[in-house]
Amino acid sequence: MPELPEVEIFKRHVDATSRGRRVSGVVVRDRKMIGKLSPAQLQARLKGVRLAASRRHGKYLLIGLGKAGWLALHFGMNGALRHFGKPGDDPAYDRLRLDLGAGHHLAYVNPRRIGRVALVADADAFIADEGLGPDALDGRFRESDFARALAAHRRDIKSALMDQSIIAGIGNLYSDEILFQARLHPRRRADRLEAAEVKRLFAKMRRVLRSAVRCGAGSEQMLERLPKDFLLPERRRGGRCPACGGAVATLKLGGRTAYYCPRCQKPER
DNA sequence: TTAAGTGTTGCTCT
DNA sequence: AAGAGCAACACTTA
Repeated sequence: MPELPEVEIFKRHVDATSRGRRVSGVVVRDRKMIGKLSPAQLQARLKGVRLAASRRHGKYLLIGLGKAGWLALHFGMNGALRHFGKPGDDPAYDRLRLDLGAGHHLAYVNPRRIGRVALVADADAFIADEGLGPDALDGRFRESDFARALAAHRRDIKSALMDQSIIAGIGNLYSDEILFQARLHPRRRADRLEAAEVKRLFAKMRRVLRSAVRCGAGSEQMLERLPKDFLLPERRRGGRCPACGGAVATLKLGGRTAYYCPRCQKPER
């Protein structure tokens, strides 16, 4: 689930429920998620610290802790962040819990335990160290940057869109939607797109990601709320293209399944 | 029961 | 050297 739109929703959730609060307790329920840090170390460094800021870069959420640095969260395949009131309302698969004072708890949930929580000194340095490209929704990321980045890769466009070092934030689901909206076949080569196609792709990338955030990415209701021309609700076996009514097809790319409409998204001649 | 799945990393091969 | 392909990670659900 967590691609850029879902992580953006987590960020807003933190802002609405937890930002400004101080950490009164830290419960590590799964050491695996905190890497080299020991639970005692994490506890010592977080206790008493204020959740002062939040940032998102691609699929990472960064929570600013003032002088204590930043908490960097990655959600893997199906992680999430949930605020709750009573300690007893602890969600299932809660791997790390921050107690934030009377009636406020923030849980990092991750059923499959793919993902991680790290404590880092500087957010920008972390982003650079991870080798992340520009965030897909960052206003400073221009179409000309996008065009230059794609031209540098002799690779299929779907893999390029999902490569976090080229653009940060897009995964399997949203890359399918973006390519569908841009009417581009997932196997088109990134460096062979025409200028008009790159322009279209850039605009659709923004529209798709913004729409997903607006419709409450990750929620049950998102599929019903999405614009009617979106492929996402039909992204399944037996799905029908919202544009032409034809059968949705799949192909394998780098071990992932791409869903697309073979009629609306033609391969390169 | 088997397989597939929203992500990333690391390895091999070309 | 870039890029493709695959396994591994861990666990749930169809």
